[in-house]
Amino acid sequence: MATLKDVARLACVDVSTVSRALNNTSYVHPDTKARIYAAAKELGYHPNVMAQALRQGKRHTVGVVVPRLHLAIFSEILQGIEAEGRRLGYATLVCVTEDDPATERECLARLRSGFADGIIIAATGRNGRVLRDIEASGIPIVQLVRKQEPRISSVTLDYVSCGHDAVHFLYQKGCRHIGLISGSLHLAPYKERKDGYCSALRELGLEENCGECSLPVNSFEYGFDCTEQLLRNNPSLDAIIAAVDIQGLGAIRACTEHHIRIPDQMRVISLTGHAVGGMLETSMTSMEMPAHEMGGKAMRMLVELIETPQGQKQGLQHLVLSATLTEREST
Amino acid sequence: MATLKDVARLACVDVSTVSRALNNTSYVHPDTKARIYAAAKELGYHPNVMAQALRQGKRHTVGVVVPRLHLAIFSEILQGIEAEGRRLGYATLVCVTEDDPATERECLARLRSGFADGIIIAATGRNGRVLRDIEASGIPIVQLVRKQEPRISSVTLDYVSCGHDAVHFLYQKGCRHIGLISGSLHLAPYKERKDGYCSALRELGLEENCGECSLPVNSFEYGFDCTEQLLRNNPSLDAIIAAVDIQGLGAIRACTEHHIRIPDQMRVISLTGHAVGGMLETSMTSMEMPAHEMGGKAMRMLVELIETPQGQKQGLQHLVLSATLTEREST
DNA sequence: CTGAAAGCGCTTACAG
DNA sequence: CTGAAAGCGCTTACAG
Repeated sequence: MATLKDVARLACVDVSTVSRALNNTSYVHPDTKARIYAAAKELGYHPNVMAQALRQGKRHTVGVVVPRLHLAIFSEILQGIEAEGRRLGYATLVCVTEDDPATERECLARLRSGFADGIIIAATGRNGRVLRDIEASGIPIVQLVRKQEPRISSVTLDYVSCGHDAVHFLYQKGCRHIGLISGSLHLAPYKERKDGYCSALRELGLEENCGECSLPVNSFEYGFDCTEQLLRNNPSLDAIIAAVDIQGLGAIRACTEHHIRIPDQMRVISLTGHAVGGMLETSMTSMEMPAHEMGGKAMRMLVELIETPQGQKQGLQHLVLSATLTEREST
Repeated sequence: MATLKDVARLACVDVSTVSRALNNTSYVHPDTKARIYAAAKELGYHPNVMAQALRQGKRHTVGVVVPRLHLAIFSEILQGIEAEGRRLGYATLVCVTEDDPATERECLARLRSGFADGIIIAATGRNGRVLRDIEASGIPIVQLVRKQEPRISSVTLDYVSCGHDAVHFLYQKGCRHIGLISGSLHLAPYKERKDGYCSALRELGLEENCGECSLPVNSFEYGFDCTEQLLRNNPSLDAIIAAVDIQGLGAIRACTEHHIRIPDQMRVISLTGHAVGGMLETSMTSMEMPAHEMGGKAMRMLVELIETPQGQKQGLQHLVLSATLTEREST
């Protein structure tokens, strides 16, 4: 790779002049400039971002930490992050934790040591201390989807309303025995969805019926097993709310196997839609999440934090977006 | 952030000694070492990878360029890449091109200028020249899934066999009018699957029936529209081969809407399975792709290329894996 | 308008 | 066993 020095030699000027010409950072005589451009082109010069980064203290890179990508909303969110990052001149480093706190710690350790100017994270909630340390050391963080630390900025969805509105929607459809498939309640989104579900049940005088099991929460099997559990708990069950689409697929499949017709005998809705709902044999009603937008907003928020001079510290920002109820055949 | 200098000052030694102690790169007196470790710990020292990178000419980062992540096999592949990268001490930078050649060029330009030690790419096939330039400049490249350039190493699937074997499998099931939903034939995987399909048809004396339309190829709608087209072309159609799962979902849905029963009246198989096939109301038979493994292998191949000294140039390597037929209800 | 010099934070021959 | 020095490739005050 050609360096600044090579270009300078070929153009018969000092490296500093080359730098100024190429970055348009101060006036350079047109003739000199032309010579420099020609030399740079001839050598196929590309500045070494590593050196620029070291010098300027910015590497124009953000780290993204997510629990998983495959068959999860995070793949769409990541696309939103990356697209916005590219627009703003930032590269996107990705780490997948499988929701393992140790892996998460490992990822954060690497990111903090000069890999990234800032971090977007959907955290397990087990490394709050590390996160606060990193922020204190000057690397801004934005929480995405999961708001586990109240003192770190975040972009989330109004999960309480999702749970709440889903119950009322099903009630209007005539359902009176509404089950919930949720997930680990130490994760904010699951907790909040359940809160919304419970409060709506109280308003309507209905009884709670929650499914839980020990399988990985973001899975087909989790939805499947919980559905069977909900059915055992209450044979007159007439509606199932799944926390995420993939659980919803499991619920639909379980109903099919039990010869329960959807939506006649059972209505199914997912609280985290990511388009797959519309692609099924019996398409699935869901609260659609503006995933791409959320990713973009998180990236914008983070870049703002990165580029704001240290002096004028900003306050926390907690952005809460809303899901959109998209009615399909399953209700 | 504390620097080497800070640690050196606190431990009353030279920075070089600190570096040697922390990296275990040569013998340091135990007492000195202890003092240095204590100092590093007290200051919460983390080495600046940017500086290490500049000094050593390695940033331990690879760039991954993919057309999309959401609802595509690439999200699973990326997880495989990232996991293996983490194991080998490499960070993963991701770029999503949406199969737009200009975006792809932009991503490559950034990656080549010091962002990455190597590149894994599922390319559009439109920037072959740029790819060869990058390789020539010393940044190794591995093609993944799509082998568009014969002179650049690759990890792919045996797409020809996928197409070929699917036809024979369906023939055995009694199908005689087998349609294919494919994609842009300038992309190697689609082209090869079609070649396999056609050769099997010739062997069996069957007639070709291919669907194509102008929608984005990796989509539900593409599968849906092509299915309707195939049905118009040949009303006695009794099997559909979809290039990817998501097209298969479209095909199943189209059949449902036309009151065609699966598998009694129509058998459906996907040539790029990524687990979602098993989660449907009518589960879908598919050629399952070892996506996670392919990602890991590509990362390993790339790291080997990166870490092999310039002197002993290696030959090209084209790794071709096989898919596994997973039979489910749709056939 | 341009050059010479210092320095970002590290590593690594070279001495001693 | 440890220090002093050079240098990775850049940018940016400081002179002139």
